[in-house]
Amino acid sequence: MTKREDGKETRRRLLITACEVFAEKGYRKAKVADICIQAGVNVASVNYYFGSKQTLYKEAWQHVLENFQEPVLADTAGGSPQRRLRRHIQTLIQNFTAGGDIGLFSRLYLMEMVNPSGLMQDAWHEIIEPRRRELQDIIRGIAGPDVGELGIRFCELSIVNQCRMFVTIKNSDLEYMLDQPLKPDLIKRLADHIADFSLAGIRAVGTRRDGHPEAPAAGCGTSLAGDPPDP
Amino acid sequence: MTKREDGKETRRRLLITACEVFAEKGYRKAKVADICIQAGVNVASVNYYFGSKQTLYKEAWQHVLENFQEPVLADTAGGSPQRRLRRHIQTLIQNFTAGGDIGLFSRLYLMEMVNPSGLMQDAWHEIIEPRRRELQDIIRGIAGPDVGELGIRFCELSIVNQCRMFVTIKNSDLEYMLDQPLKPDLIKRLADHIADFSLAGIRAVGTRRDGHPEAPAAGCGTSLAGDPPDP
DNA sequence: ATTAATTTAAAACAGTCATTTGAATTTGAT
DNA sequence: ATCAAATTCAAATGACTGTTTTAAATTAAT
Repeated sequence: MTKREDGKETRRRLLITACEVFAEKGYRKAKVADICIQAGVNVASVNYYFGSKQTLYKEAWQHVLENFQEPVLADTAGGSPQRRLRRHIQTLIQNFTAGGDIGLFSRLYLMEMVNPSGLMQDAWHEIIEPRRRELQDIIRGIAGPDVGELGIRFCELSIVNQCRMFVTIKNSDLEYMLDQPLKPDLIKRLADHIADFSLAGIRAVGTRRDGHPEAPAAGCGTSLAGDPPDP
Repeated sequence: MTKREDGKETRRRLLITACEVFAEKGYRKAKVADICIQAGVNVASVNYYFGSKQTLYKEAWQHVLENFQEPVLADTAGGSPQRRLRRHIQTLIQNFTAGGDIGLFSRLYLMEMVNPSGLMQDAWHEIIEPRRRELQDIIRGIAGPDVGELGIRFCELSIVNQCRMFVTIKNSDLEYMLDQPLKPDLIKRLADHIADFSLAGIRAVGTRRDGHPEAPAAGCGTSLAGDPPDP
């Protein structure tokens, strides 16, 4: 009979705020209370409108995917592979280190990467694959045709993990290791270094004949990664 | 008057087991109950003998430092910088990936690195500094005299963060990215790759004139690192 | 004014763990 | 054998941290 519409507005505010808070803190650390307070609504609203924190998170992702997926792969398309590599690395690092101006999607993506909620596994691959492919193409362009698929992936790992230091190392530790404050200028120089370092690395992989003189035995793989996904 | 000695044995078992469990799970995830069960003693024993979980952890570290600090820097001393670099990387990765046979110290060290308890800050620097210096020396040997201190540290970061992928990326994700199971052989090849890649990277840094043609603006630094230390 | 949709504050609930307690047991000395 | 101190034990106690319910109060549309 009676159809009030004012609830929609609350729901909307909640969803939007959830995007922001989840993007800022990640699924695990974002508290329902945080979101509600920041949205200016009652704690009970989450369950009233979404049933649970989990579904709120999923809906937040969906909302961001539909409305905010800015072109992060962006303008990396033109120019020589070398230039593209440099730009790609810069973009990566920028996403990893940028302050408040970074897009919702990038941060949500990043937080999910750092410690996964385990709720996005379906969509996850579709999201990262285009990015991976682009970097792989760039690497292939530099390494040349003689490098096998595995070599490309090795290089991909080398590069991505250099960039990920901004995510996996605490800022204070990074400053300790570099013995100076992590100002934007320093980040820029580090990005440049990574580009140079990686360019040379890729080229070396491209020119190498296979087979190495020394290769002692290695241990067996054991998982040591971070926190388990939420239940 | 009465001096029972059987308590000493319990305390000893507790301490030893604590070393193992802390080494396996890290401070946060290791539960007092875990340790006690594994040691075959009552839960109350921890507080009876050590007062708290915190002091047990500190004593465990101390015990390991005194008795188990195997020479992890090991035999990296001899040979050309190139060979030393390769061996250093192999050792690092071996420590990061090895299974049950890895030393207590290495794993404890590793766990503290991955998510710090915040209880070891004093001893921490003294522990890692020798390792850092060794790698830096190797890098300097390869890069040559023209590379400044910052360049050396950049290279250090590049290398360490490539090796740290085994710690910062879940094993399953690594396998997904490489599209094959993470067998010891694959780890060995990846270690070789990292050595080659890095060697070329360092050399490139050594030969480069400073100044880069393209360098767009970068974002400002923002902490995105993992869990905060325990209270 | 009625009714269903919202909002609210407070409580309940669910987990996880470290730590305490107080009684029971063992030990070693007398 | 006996006594007291040292040790063990199972169970309880808290102390958190957060999500989800609840039931009553409020509001908007008819």
